Amino acid sequence: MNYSRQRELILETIRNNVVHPTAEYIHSVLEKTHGSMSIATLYRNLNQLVDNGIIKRIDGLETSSHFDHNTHEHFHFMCEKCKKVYDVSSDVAPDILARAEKELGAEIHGFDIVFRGICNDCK
Amino acid sequence: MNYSRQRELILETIRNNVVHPTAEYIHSVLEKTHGSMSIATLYRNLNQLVDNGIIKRIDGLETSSHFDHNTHEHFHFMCEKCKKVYDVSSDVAPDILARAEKELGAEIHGFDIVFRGICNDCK
DNA sequence: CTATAAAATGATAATTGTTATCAATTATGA
DNA sequence: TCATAATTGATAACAATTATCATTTTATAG
Repeated sequence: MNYSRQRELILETIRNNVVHPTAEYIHSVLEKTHGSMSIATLYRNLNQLVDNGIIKRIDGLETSSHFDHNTHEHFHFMCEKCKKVYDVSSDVAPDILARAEKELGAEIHGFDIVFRGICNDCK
Repeated sequence: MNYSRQRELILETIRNNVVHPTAEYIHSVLEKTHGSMSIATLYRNLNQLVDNGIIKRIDGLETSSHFDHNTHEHFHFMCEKCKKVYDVSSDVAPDILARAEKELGAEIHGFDIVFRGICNDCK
């Protein structure tokens, strides 16, 4: 990666924000402080920063929503190769809801855990 | 909710699929077995089924990706009211990666936990 | 049974978040 | 300083999803 002023600004904006900003939010912050940046440049640099492990993208199952008829507590694993989604029993993280509520002091309504990797079949 | 044949078909498709289908996938399955259904009807019914707790939507932080400069293991909480994203320490789920790998027999490259609810400030 | 009101449908336009294209500009290092 | 690779901005394209609205279905009170 060569140096670029724009990338520096983007990284700085992410580092200076306690919240975990969206591309949209970063764009609006930069607009106010340093004038407008091309939206393409922004997305391009975010992807590069993620690819180089400098920042992390937080998200679940890629672009589109997946649906599950099993509404009981359990988690998911998506194979990066075949894109299949497997169930993971809630035993892998016992008491997780209570622990998180205690730490945050928040009222938790729900949560999802999504693991990503290579499934048994694809290995 | 009144009865509707279309909704019945959608629910049946989700229940008969081991994978956790996307809207796109459900649409293509129904196309083959029962002829085409309007894409609007499909999305409308999926939302209704989720709202009534009959199925669950699996996803992370809503529509757009959020970015995080902290690349160490930790989780997230999003307040449904103010939309702020808070960090949650990885202590709430110790050994979760090893446990999940053991259960699945898979090679896990990463995972996200996203809690949703009302934060301390908004309560 | 009807009549009627509420709910649901399908076609399609619109929206949103993101990526691709491509010509012009900038960074790097021999 | 010149050549090459990387980066930019403007804009078109795309994919997933939602909104609009006229038509059709469903539920139900009389």
